Amino acid sequence: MGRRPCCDKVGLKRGPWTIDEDHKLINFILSNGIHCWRMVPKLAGLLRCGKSCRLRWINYLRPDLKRGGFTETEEDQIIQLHSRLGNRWSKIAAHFPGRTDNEIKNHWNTRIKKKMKLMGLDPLTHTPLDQMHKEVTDTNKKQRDRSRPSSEENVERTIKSPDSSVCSTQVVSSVSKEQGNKVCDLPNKNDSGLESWMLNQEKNNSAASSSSFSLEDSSHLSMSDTSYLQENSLMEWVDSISMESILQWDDFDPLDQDLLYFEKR
DNA sequence: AACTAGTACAACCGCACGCAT
DNA sequence: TATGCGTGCGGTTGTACTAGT
Repeated sequence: MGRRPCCDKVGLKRGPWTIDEDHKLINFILSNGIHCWRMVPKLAGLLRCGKSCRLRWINYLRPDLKRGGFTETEEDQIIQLHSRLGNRWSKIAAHFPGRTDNEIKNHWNTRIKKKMKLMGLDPLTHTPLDQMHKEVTDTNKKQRDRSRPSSEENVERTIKSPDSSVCSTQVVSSVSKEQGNKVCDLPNKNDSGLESWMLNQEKNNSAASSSSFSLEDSSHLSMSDTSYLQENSLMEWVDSISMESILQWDDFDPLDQDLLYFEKR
């Protein structure tokens, strides 16, 4: 039996997120937490599917994210973990507080793979490439290999634990998550910590090479212009927040599947 | 300056999983 | 047990950016 798609894509926005959308999503989650991703866009007034909101939050907006490049030590750790876990990026990411599976996966595909090849190692099996070549040319072994599970398949069989390390759905209640020497505090919705946190996020984000701007927002501006503009618009936005204007989960009747943010208002 | 190729990473897609009914 | 739903995960794609020519 076919499944209903996760969201009705008709009329939903796709592609890069705008600052305004980020504002809405952060604002909503910091105020209400997350109980049901599917309803988040509706309640937050976003024309996105819940899946897209979840991804945006987890990979980019989460307050405990650690931005910036990977250190040598981190890369070595990733390589070690990959040799044990295979492409289980979420499991690998669980060892790096503040890093996302997507970030690690991207880094692996763009940098570490090449690094390993340069080191003469096969990124898939972590064995020396010349040894790999011997194995391939050895027809007898080739036949044995066919009936033997790969290292990743082995992992598939041996590692089957429930993943409890993924992003908590009770965001508001989470506090001060320490990541190495850096502490990210999720601000209380009623104090000015939100402002400092947002600014901190912006500083962190500016260390990363790309921004969250959509082309229509910033195509006419230089990077320094956009950073300045983004920071200031964020401050203005934070100043203008009226908590009373935010729809709460309590206002949402889960039985009313057709509820729309704007309809309710 | 213009073009091209390579790189980095945000975002999307489809499937799997766990849970509730 | 079968089914539906929400979410998580991993693979892949799209595109902005950068370096080289």
